[in-house]
Amino acid sequence: MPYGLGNGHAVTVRIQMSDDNPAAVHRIGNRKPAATIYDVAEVVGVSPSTVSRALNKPGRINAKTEERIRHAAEALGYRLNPMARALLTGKTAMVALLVSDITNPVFYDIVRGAENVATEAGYTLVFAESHQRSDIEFATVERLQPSVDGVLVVASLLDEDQIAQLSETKPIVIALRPVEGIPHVVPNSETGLVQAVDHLQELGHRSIGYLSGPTTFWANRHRWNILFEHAVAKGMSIVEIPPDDPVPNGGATRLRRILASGVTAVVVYNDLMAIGLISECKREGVDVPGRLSIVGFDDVYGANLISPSLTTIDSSLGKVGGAAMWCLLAEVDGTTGYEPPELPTRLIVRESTASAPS
Amino acid sequence: MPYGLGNGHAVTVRIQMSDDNPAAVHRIGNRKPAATIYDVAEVVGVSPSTVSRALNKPGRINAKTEERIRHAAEALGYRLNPMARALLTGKTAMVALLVSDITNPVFYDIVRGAENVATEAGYTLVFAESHQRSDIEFATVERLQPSVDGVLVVASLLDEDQIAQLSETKPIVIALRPVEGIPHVVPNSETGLVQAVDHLQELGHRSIGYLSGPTTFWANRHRWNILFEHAVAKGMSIVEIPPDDPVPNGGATRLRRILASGVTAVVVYNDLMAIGLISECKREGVDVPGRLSIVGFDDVYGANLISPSLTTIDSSLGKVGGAAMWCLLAEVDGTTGYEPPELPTRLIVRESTASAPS
DNA sequence: CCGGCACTGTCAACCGATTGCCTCGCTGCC
DNA sequence: GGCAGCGAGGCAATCGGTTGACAGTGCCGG
Repeated sequence: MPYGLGNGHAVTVRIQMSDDNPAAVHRIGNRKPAATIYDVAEVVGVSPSTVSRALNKPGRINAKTEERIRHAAEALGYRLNPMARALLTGKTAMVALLVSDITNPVFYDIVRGAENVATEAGYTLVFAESHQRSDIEFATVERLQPSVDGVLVVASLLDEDQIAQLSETKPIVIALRPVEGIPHVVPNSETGLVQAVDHLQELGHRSIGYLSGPTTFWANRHRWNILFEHAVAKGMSIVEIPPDDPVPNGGATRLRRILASGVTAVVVYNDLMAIGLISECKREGVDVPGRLSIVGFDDVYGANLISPSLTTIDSSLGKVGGAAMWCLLAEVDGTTGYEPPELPTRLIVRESTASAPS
Repeated sequence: MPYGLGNGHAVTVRIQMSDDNPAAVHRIGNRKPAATIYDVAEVVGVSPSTVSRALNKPGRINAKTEERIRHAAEALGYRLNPMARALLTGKTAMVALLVSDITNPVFYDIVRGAENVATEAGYTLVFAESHQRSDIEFATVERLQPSVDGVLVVASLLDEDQIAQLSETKPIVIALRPVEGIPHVVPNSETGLVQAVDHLQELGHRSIGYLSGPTTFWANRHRWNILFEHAVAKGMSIVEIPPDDPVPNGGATRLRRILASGVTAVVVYNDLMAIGLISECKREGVDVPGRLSIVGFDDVYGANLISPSLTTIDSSLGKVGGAAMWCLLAEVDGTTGYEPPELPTRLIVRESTASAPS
């Protein structure tokens, strides 16, 4: 039906609004206002405070009265108004989750893990994206803070001072990056990277490369450092190939450099770049893993779909998200002593790694 | 650290609380309470209502006073408390987005499109998952409604009565499913499916299959109907292969039936199942597209990664999410006459389709 | 018979912002 | 000189729920 009928409805509404109840102005589009504890109180014949207590402090009110109140509330379809409660108590039962880039599959599992935990704990999740920009990230946290009890930021781009400043207002937890003095949840990259180096060495590789991610990312520097130290300790030669954007195309553009460097295997900052690199190899006729072995990082959705499927390091992102959310909720509740679990990473060997060419 | 230390802290807190400011009880963990308009008013020496007006009704207040108020607000780090405003105005500037399954990449683009629009319009996004269960979906919408101005449900599993009931409380918009009397945004599946049938016919296929999705899904029935009518009109034979779960494994388990049916090409309910089917074909040594051509639906992330890459139907999910959010915001604002754009689907030919075996 | 206590329920203040209505003072015009 | 008109700002009610203080009732033991 086109809008003729819609306008008809609008007229009807206006006629309804002409009654002498000024609250009717809120009732746009024939929607009825929600029932309040005052409505319930009136029906049952008690005071609003009694209704509040009956619903929230079991036992505080006579069992029979409580039962009558519950019935009436049910009948009226009463729902507590979280805003009203929040105004007085200062607790909104909402937490914010901020990721830098929704398009990055790395975050999917984290979001899922965090959402499950938040829901389980009775918290509502507010979701926002910072579009990889630290200024937007800061402004978004500031904007969201009054509405939520705490903020979980994944892979924050803020500097430590900014994080500390935000932390003065409401609890904040950082995932995927350690920050001094701020609760954070970070998987142990070392276990998986060590396995990767060992794996490559066993396959006969002597010279490996690291295709870098953005140099401003803590995770990138961290991975390089571990890789470097361990490769050197193992007597392998290692080079860092400077980064492009941490997306598939950013992997693809670096293929020529990688080949020119003479390495036989490359560990890539993340799976997205690794996937782009594999695609480019196929396009250019470079044999993977015959000519070049490739190891990714994160084991994102899609890593096992591509051909050859990607050998990568699983960083159990779902658990990271869940643990970070538990950590945040502990902060929010003032619970002391929540210790996030150790989250080791581990190598998942698939088809993109094989013996070094002789 | 166990609870001994925790109690020690509690004592400290209690000592702090012994000052004569009762508000100190709110200041848990040395976090300072947010500044209010009362604080600003006191600093400037005006009444709170003046502060409110200065900040929200430009021109209502003397320009110099307004300037002083803005300065003081800035200096105090004042942020408006959305709860307080919401309580009075009934507008929370938040909208809920409910998807049935975060793990399904179909929803990624939709979430992204919706998030961008919501942010652009100054709305905060509340995010929840219904875990593919209609009871959870209903309860979640009910739970969220008091906190938000409207709800966007993607691929709702509710029946029309339930949706209508929820719609009585707050605006609700459904994406990916048409519901009588409720605003909805659904791409036009027909354009893409017709192209797919034509494409397969041009390749010489005469007998095609449709690997079905869950029979309760509107989209599944809809796609079958279009496919059926068009294939018949084109003089092709077509069979429906009953569904398993709409996930990769649900595609894999149906390979034997598909082969047994004698079809040379199969259109699959969604990309996830198609991806599973391709994987299974590789595992079983079935040549794709030599023996069997496969067409997916949605063009999700990953469809172009798998080998052979998947011929599929792009349903521009990002635009669906964006349009649905605009639609919802129009409802929320009471703006009449928002007309969601026509969203045609279109075939994307990749490697998984080829000439029919002779 | 009375003090004390447990049990139920009410009162009223409060959270922070918004807004209709009012007041005060000044200007300008008849 | 008187009064309308206007600009600037204050007062107080309001949104819905929570909570400390308190009142009324009934019951108990001493």
